[in-house]
Amino acid sequence: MTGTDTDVQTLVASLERLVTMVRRVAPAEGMSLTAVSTLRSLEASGPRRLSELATEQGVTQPAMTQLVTRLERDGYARRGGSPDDARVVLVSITGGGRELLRHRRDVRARELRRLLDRLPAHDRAAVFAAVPALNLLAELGQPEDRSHDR
Amino acid sequence: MTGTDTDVQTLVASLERLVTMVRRVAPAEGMSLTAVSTLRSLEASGPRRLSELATEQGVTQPAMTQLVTRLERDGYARRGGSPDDARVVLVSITGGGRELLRHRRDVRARELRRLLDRLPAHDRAAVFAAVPALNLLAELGQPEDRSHDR
DNA sequence: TATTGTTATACTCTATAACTATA
DNA sequence: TATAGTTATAGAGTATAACAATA
Repeated sequence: MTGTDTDVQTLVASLERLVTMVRRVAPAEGMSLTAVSTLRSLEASGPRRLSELATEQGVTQPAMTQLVTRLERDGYARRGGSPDDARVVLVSITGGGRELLRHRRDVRARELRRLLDRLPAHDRAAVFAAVPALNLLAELGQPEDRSHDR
Repeated sequence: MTGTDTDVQTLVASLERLVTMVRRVAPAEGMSLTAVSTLRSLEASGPRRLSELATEQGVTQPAMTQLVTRLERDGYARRGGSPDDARVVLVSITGGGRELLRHRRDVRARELRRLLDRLPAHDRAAVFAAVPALNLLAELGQPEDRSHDR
């Protein structure tokens, strides 16, 4: 089964509604998707260059400058210099930032569990069984390896 | 299998990454998630009250007033009055709005197919097989029936 | 009085263009 | 000259508070 055009269209429709669901379950609480995604990236990979974060998140350098300024002001991240190159800014997550992510995940898990509990056991099992496929899908979003483009 | 806490946490993590993936695959192109979601709602359900749209999208009435103003200005929606109640504004999608949604779906389907084609056939099949479970999950996002709360 | 929607105002978030400092 | 980042400016998108019109 390679997936017909109709399959892909159905998948697109499902994903659209799924994103809407996640938005409802996980209220923004004053943080943009980009802000949270940037923190998650910093948590997972350690200090990063500001320009690197901008590229990764698909925003411009000025947008990332301002986002980091807000994250710093709110105590979720901090700027540091690079010993190698005085032009570079290395951004790191703070304890407060880690705490924020932990709290968000707790809230999401609690809300999601509440919703899942309303499903018949059979359907709930089907959802959990689909997690590996969800991860495959999510992997697709990783930036492609373009090392040989250059 | 009812789903352990770990299962739920894994699902939350998967969904977070999935949302990031969808954001990458489907660039905003100058429209907010709320704007597109509102148009989709209008396409699916016909003319709606402005206040109803605000509640559904989880934004305030002033925010929806301004969003509808922008949608109207760009030719994607129009305002109409209600014959029953002169206070009410009924918002409808236009041909241009429908065309916009159609185009977005085409682009998404094309991009997604391109990404899916990079997966081994077995994994691709697993993704398509998970669609019913995705739909179950998405259903969870529907506002709960609170008719007997009042 | 309550409901529906708008206006006023302020802040976040984003982009493009112009700039500074370092390589 | 090129690169890393910031500043300046403008518009989208959001909220709260105050308002107007209708029920």
